[in-house]
Amino acid sequence: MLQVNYIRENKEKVLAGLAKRNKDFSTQIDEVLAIDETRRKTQNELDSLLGEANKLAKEIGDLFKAGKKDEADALKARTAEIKETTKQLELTLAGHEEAQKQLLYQIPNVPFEAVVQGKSAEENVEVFNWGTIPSLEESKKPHWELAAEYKLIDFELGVKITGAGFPVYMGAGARLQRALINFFLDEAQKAGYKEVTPPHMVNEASGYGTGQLPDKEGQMYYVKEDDLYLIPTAEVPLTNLYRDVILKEDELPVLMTGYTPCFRREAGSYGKDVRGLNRLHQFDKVEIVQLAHPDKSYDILETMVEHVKMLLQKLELPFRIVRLCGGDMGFTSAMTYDFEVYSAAQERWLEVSSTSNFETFQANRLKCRFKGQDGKTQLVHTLNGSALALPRIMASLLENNQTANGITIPAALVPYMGYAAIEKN
RNA sequence: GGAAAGGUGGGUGAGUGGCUGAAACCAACAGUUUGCUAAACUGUCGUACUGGGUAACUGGUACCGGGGGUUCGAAUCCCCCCCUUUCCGCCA
Repeated sequence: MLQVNYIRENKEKVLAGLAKRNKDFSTQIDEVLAIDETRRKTQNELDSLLGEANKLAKEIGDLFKAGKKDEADALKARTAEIKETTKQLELTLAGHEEAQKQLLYQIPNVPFEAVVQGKSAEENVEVFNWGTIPSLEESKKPHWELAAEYKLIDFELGVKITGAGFPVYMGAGARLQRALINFFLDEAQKAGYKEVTPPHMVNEASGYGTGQLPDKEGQMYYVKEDDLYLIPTAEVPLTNLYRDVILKEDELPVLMTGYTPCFRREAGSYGKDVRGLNRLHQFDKVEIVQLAHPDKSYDILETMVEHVKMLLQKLELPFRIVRLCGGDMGFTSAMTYDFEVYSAAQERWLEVSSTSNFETFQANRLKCRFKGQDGKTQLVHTLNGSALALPRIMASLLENNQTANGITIPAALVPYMGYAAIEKN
């Protein structure tokens, strides 16, 4: 959520930035500023009346003690009058505050200066690419066929016990999952991220803290009986660890990593995009999260990008990095890099990581702040990235590394797997 | 699921109607002292909204789990809700 004060003082800058999302927000901005003005006016009125009432209450108390009941009673008339008015004002003020909040919820983050204007994914900017796309034989197979052939993943069994989008990993498939998780966590730890194993369900306040609520209400699994949400990403519990926290400046940056399953309803997505491991309701992911000083957050974003780069290079997967254009960026992000690996049998790029700087957008809802040397508190910048999401990594590993004799395991994973190739059994 | 106790500032914890935005202690920060460390001493030390001021700073309002009520006046009294802890039951 943007800060009203910031909008008030930087209206032109905000509007220019939002325009990169290829949508006009001038109406919303004007409405917010208008309501902000009346809100402040109402507050001033209310505050001065309450101040008067406080003063009167003291006087009445003193008069009672002095035994001057008549004079005290005379003053009471005025307090009764004030009370009537303040009651009304309190209601209107609450109304204004609520209206303002609702409006702010509808305004996305302001894109960073490096972000280009654009409508959709076509206008994203490729900033890096690495590796060579393997030329496979004519007999190349997509990962869902390989998964069946090598008995790595059973999609039908998943349907039987749960439903579509809930695959069952078995044997070497299960082992490969565990190997990837451990590899990613170990690398994150080496890079200085503190490992956290959080709950896989969160309460409503946490959903609001990172912005899943109210924007993406229908995308999370919800357990009605206990009023809890299954996490769509470790970002939610990890970042919320610091909800309502005021850090000391020298505690920044905070680096956290966590492995969790992720649950997404993915309401409304069908077609070839959802085939095999491409889109699931439950998948595993290792996430990296940082809370940063505002002056350093973009440097930190680059280090996170480097980290993810390194992971993909160690896995020997061809990939590219794109900087999302305004129109393709998530609601809460100020700048996002997407990582896409090439899946050689499907012959398409698959998104495996999204690494973003949210600046103060999340921190404002989270109320995550730090106290600077000057004693003033200000909002931190929050950042996070997938490092990495497993299913599409698995898909491209299987597809790209298929040979007539089996599936080759990249050197970095061999210590975790215990062998260099998955063979048919 | 049943029963009991309790929710106060970073922590412990006092506070049963006005002198309490809140004692005391601890922690933290700054300073004095010191060869260094420690100790001691002095001072500072909640958050949000809002007004004035370039700023340093300063005025006002709100907040003692959340919401409502009583009262001129509520952390303190009343009602509802939420949460936590402990015991019992069940169970990995």
